[in-house]
Formats: sequence, structure tokens, C-alpha cells
Amino acid sequence: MTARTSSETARDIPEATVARLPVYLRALTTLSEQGTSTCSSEELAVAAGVNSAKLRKDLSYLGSYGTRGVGYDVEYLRYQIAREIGVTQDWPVVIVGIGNLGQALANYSGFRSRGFRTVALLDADPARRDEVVAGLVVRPFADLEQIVHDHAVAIGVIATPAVAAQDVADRMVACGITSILNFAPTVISVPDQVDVRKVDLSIELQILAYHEQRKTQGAPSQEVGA
Amino acid sequence: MTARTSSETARDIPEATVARLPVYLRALTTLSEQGTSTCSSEELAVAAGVNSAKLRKDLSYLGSYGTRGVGYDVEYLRYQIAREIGVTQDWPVVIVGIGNLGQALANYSGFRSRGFRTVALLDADPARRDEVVAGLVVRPFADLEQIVHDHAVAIGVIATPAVAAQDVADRMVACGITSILNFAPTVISVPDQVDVRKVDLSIELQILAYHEQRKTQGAPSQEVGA
DNA sequence: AGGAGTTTGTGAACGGGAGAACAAAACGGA
DNA sequence: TCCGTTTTGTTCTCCCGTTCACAAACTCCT
Ligand SMILES: NC(=O)c1ccc[n+]([C@@H]2O[C@H](COP(=O)([O-])OP(=O)(O)OC[C@H]3O[C@@H](n4cnc5c(N)ncnc54)[C@H](O)[C@@H]3O)[C@@H](O)[C@H]2O)c1
Ligand SMILES: NC(=O)c1ccc[n+]([C@@H]2O[C@H](COP(=O)([O-])OP(=O)(O)OC[C@H]3O[C@@H](n4cnc5c(N)ncnc54)[C@H](O)[C@@H]3O)[C@@H](O)[C@H]2O)c1
Repeated sequence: MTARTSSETARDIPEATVARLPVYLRALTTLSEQGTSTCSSEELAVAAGVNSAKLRKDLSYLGSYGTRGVGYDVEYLRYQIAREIGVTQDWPVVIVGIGNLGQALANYSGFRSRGFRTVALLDADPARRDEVVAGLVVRPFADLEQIVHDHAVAIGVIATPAVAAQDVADRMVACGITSILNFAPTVISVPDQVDVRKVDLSIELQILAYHEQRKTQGAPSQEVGA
Repeated sequence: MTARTSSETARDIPEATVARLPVYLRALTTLSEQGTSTCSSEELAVAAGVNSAKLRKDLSYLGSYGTRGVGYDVEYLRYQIAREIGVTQDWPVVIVGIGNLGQALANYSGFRSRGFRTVALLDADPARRDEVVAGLVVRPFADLEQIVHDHAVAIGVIATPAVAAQDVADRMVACGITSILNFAPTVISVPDQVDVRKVDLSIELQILAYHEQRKTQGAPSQEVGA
């Protein structure tokens, strides 16, 4: 947005590309596990589900990591992308709201393997206090500041009901968290320097429903009363 | 894309707009619950977290539902958007993979209230069989075809491990499902007429990590060994 | 060593979406 | 009835992202 300090290695990677880098990273990990040591942009593009020209252009923002006539070294490229994204080391994460979704997130092993470490689970409900989820004790929300400070947490996950989301976000920001992943179906407002990404499952379903309705041109009639 | 049959109300709504309509719908529902009967594009835009010009342009694709000098009737607009998206009636949905995430989804009440009804929970694991989650019995994956047929299911949710996702998708498509919401971190390929949307929480976190790394310019050093 | 074949990196054309800006429309008050 | 005020619907311009197409670069084979 604002002109970045052009010093350092501050290459400016388009947002659309940033969103695809994790997909490439995953595809490369899969290829690597299958024993592939080299791959062409075409192969990787298929594995990632994108156009190969787009893939090449995306990678070109990082640098020239391929060899013409040969392709890319899987391990090398994987590392370069991981480094660019910043997942070569662990990011400490706190999850707030340990209900249905929060527990599923806490139990998910995929975060750990992708560079994220859940350092604390917080919930406002005293009844949840001291419960153990995924090897971590659920702690009172008031502990947030202490935890963020102790573990240098920069990323927070909100899995509370929508009504509580703005308040939780405000407190996170006050504690110094600068990146928020919000699962609550509500718009939360934060200062400019804080990044918020939202995941709204209902919206995804509604988008599918829209297209579905289009396919069956007008009337998904008969199953209504079924 | 291709010239649609201009008969019927087949207006062509841009994909970016379709993705925002559910957000407007949610904002309108909130306004309605607060007792607001009329709102301007500016008010609604704030509630939805978008630019008011963009909001007006989006709504203009649906028709002229506002009144100049006045604004929009909240209830009326809410209904029009719901109708356009196709959530004025219930869409039956099946969830496959009743693990951590699948259970959370099954227990989530927000789907029901937004036009989606979970009609079946399927899992390949015999140990999960007959378990009751959210009032529904977990059934064997083999029952998929029967269920899809009986309830005229068009939308399927995949919450299995990544390795099983493609197979589950293939079977869903074979049964006649034409819209898939995929939570497994893998690319699945389906015929053209089938819509797939993916939700990948790890990717979201990685995008946050990228920007986070940028903010702290190079070195999120000290917390590594903490 | 040289030429044929392969694949990357990128310039350029294209399409779609975002936002500013404004004219048209509705309302209210005099 | 007429004018000022408000707010929508839409046009216009700009920017970002996608895709095509190709020259540059590298390998391998003869
Ligand atoms: N469960 C799902 O599959 C699903 C799907 C889509 C969206 N969501 C959204 O995710 C959020 C969580 O869903 P859920 O099903 O886990 O809900 P839930 O009610 O099971 O859990 C919410 C948890 O948040 C805690 N909480 C409430 N206020 C809090 C506060 N101020 N500070 C800290 N903790 C607080 C509650 O004690 C509870 O444990 C909701 O906003 C929901 O709309 C959930
Ligand atoms: N739990 C999370 O918060 C989370 C977060 C991000 C992504 N995911 C992804 O969502 C998916 C599910 O995650 P989870 O934590 O619930 O995993 P899980 O292992 O708890 O559950 C997976 C379930 O799928 C079932 N299953 C396996 N193969 C199947 C098949 N062929 N047909 C039908 N059912 C089958 C298993 O029996 C199991 O019950 C995974 O792909 C995971 O990567 C989960």
C-alpha cells in the first residue's frame, strides 16, 4: 500500500502470489515425499492446480531458482519458498475460544508441521478452565497478555461466538498481537498495521449454493418438501 | 463466460460480487435484529466492511432495490439477496469424515440458520459407526449414494485426511454431487461442471506469517529459542 | 563443437475489479 | 409547485492479475 522502504530485500510480492506460495509449498512437499528431486513448472503447476505460466511468474518474484531446460530442484525451491513465507521457524500462536471449532483447531497436527506452534488455549468460560485439550490446559482469557509477552506471540486465532469477536480482537491488539485469523462470522475492525484474515464457512457454502442454483436453472424445487 | 441464454433472469453476476453477497446478507440480518428498518449504502458498507461505491455497484447487479434519497429497506433487500444466492430454502448437505473438524462442523448451528441442513454424517472408520454426533448417527461411507439420492443432495463437505480426499470427491461426483467444500489440504480434480471451494487454514496462517515477517523486517529472531 | 530439443523467465496484451465522481431520482419544506 | 438535500445507480478511469508467446539459457546427443 504505502511505499515501503526500498532498503533491504524488500521485494514487493503481489498479494495474489503470496496466497499461492503456500499451495506451491505443499505441492513441493508432496513431490519430495514421493521421491521426486526435480520438476518442471508444468508438473508443479498441475500438482498445485494452477496455470504453469502463472506459476513461473509467481516464482520469478522470489528470484531465479530454476534452470532452463531442466526445471526446479524440489528441495531447494521448497526451502526458498518456506524462507520467503517465513515458515522456516515456528510461529507461536494462541487460540481464543475453545468450543467445537477451537478444540478441533487445537487438535490439528497440520499446523505444527507447517511452522506454527499453539502455545496457549484461552476461554472466558470458567467451566472450561483446567480442561486439557491437545495436551494444553485451557486458561482464562485474562492470561492473554502474560502469554503473548512470555512467548512473543504475534498471531492470534479467534474461535469465539461472533458477539465476542470484536472484544477479543481489541484485547489481542492491545497485547501486541499483529496478525489475526478470525473464524467468527462478523467483521472486526483493527488498526491499519494489524492484519486480519477471516475464514467463514457459511459464506463458502453460500457461494456454492449460488452456483448450484444457477446450474439447476431457477428451481431446486422438489427436494424442499422431501 | 459463454453467452448465457438471455431468457429467464440469467443476469451475470461477477464472481467477486457473489463472494460478497453473503457478507451483505449477514450485515443486513444484524441490522434487522437491531431493529433497523432502513439503511443507506454507506451504513451497510460500514457494517459489511467494504467501500460504499463497491456495495452499490454489487447491489446494482441484482436490480434496483434502493430508493434514491432514502436508502434500502433492510428486510426487502435481505430477502432479495437471499433469493439471489439461493438460501431462501434449505440445501441438504452431507459431511464426509467425522473427525475433529467434521464433528465441529456437524455441531455448528450456524449452517442451519443460513439455509443449510446437514442430512448425513459419513465416515469410513467402522469404529466411528453408530456414534451419534449432533443428533445424527454416523453412517458408513458406502451409504453415500443412497443418501444423495434420497435427499437430493447437491452439496458435499470433505473433512477427511488429504490422502482420502480425491477418492471421496470422485465418489461424490459419481453420486451426482455437483458442489464440494474441501477442507483437506490437497488439490482435488473434478469435472468442469462441478464446483469446488477449498478452505485451508494452514494457508491462511502462512499468509499471515508472510506479512508478519515483513513487519518485523527480517528477524523474528528472539522467540525461536524461547 | 555444434545443433536439436527443452524449459525458464519475462514482455506485452487483455480482462476484470476497485474506486472516484456525477447525473438522475426521490423526498421534504416552503 | 419549486428548490435544496440526500442518496442511489452508473460511467469512467486506473490498477492488478492472468495468460500468451517468445527469446534466452541450459542439456544432451551426435
Ligand atoms: N463449529 C464450526 O464448525 C464453525 C463453523 C463455522 C463458523 N464457526 C464460528 O466459529 C466460532 C466458534 O464456533 P464454535 O462452534 O466453536 O462455538 P462454541 O460455542 O462451541 O465455542 C465458543 C467458545 O468461545 C468461548 N467464549 C465466548 N466468549 C468468549 C470470550 N469473550 N473470550 C474467550 N472465549 C469466549 C466460549 O466459552 C466457548 O467455549 C463461532 O463464531 C462460529 O460462528 C464455527
Ligand atoms: N482439525 C482441524 O482443525 C483442521 C484444520 C485444518 C485442516 N484440517 C483438515 O481437515 C481434514 C480433517 O481433519 P481432522 O482433524 O478432522 O482429521 P481426523 O483424522 O480427526 O478425522 C478424519 C476422519 O476422516 C475419516 N476418514 C478417513 N478416510 C476416509 C474415507 N476415505 N472416507 C470417509 N471417511 C474417511 C477418518 O475415519 C476420520 O474420522 C484433514 O484433511 C485436515 O488436514 C483440519
